[in-house]
Amino acid sequence: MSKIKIIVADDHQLFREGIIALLAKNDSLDIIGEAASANELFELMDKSVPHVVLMDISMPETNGLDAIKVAKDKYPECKFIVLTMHAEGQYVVKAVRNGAFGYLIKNADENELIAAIEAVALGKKYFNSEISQLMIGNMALEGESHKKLSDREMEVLELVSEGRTTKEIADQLFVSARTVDTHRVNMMKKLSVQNTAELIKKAAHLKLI
Amino acid sequence: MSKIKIIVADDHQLFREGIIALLAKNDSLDIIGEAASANELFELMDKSVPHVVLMDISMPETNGLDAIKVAKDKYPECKFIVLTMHAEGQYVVKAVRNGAFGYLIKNADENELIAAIEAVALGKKYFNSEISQLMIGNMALEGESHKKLSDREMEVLELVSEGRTTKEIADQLFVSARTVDTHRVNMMKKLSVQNTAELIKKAAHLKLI
DNA sequence: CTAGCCCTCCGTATTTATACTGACTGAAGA
DNA sequence: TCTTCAGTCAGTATAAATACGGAGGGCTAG
Repeated sequence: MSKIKIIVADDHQLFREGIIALLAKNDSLDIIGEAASANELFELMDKSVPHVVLMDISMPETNGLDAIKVAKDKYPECKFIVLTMHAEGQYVVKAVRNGAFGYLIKNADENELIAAIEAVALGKKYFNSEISQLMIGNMALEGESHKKLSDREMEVLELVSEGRTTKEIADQLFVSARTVDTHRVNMMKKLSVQNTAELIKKAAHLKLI
Repeated sequence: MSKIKIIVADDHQLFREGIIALLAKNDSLDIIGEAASANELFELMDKSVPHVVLMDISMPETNGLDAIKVAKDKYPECKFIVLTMHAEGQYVVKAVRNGAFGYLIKNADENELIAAIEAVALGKKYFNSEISQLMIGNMALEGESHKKLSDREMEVLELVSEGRTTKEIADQLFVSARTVDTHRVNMMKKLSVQNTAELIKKAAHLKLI
């Protein structure tokens, strides 16, 4: 079998260089490029489509998970492995939904990384049991989870979190205070909380603000 | 000059292995060990004191910055370079205060890493201009920054953020509602915010809750 | 021992938030 | 077309938060 062509996408140069130095020791792997952002990755893929992309989640501009979704549409034959330090169920779930073939935490070891690359290159999925557990845990939560907030609600949420009163927000958004009230109440229902304080806390933890 | 002895402390095995593969190419550097936690680092240092330690901030148990402080006391001649993805002023400031000789973001390149190691091994400090700027920005903030919250205030804050009302909190803490009120108001003053919503937001961002 | 902080508590008045119920429009999608 | 949903608005009533401006006891570090 020919070499597995790989692109490493991560905004941390030292990590990219480290991974490349690590994989360079293996003759069956061929690193054809590296990217510090989703856009750089897209440019590289336009020139030459790799077999496998190692993708970080946290990157400037477009994040890794969204980038997978976009790239999957264009190059369905290319496989993505998420390689991140985020061991959180929500990310795993989103990665799978967006079409990732593998998910590795950065504290995996070299052997596991290579095993994952080889498995994924053959069209198999690679999720070790730790990751699978995270996903299961998160799926269970989803049942009782919140709905998404609308754009307008996010706007109101933002202002509420900045300490504005209902009236101030109403004036600023050119709507009645009742409307702002309704938005706030609807958000509380969606996130299953009792009052504004808890709403802000939950929103902060969900990184909405 | 003899080889510079280095220990890499980072809880992400892949990152450690990557860095080691990268530095192994350089003959003047000698990686004498790797650690996945502060305790592992301490054990290694007890056996053989390196010239330079590359240290991540986020590690299980003791974090990297605290670990530097502890290790500095025991081995004053050993130099620490913080190597992290956190480009935040508060971390830089704390690193400096705890005695770090260098601070690098993980998106530095190989040359900068080696330059930093060599500089630090000679007893020089290595903080590039980007990092220095972060530190300056943070120091400026400190002047106008918040005071710390008392234990009791933290307790109240916790309950407020869980959606409890003043009266509920008062009952739970066996004090009057006025007292709870006062605590809340005092916290708002300390954090310079206008109301509870903003208080919760700020507290969440400061990772108090 | 004094200054400063923490924790506690009080009154009054005003402003806000919350609960409950309900309804209209327009846009997007099944 | 019919449904769904976001966004808008309403009334009434109660609960809660916020703005004022004090005050005393306890503990600690300079």
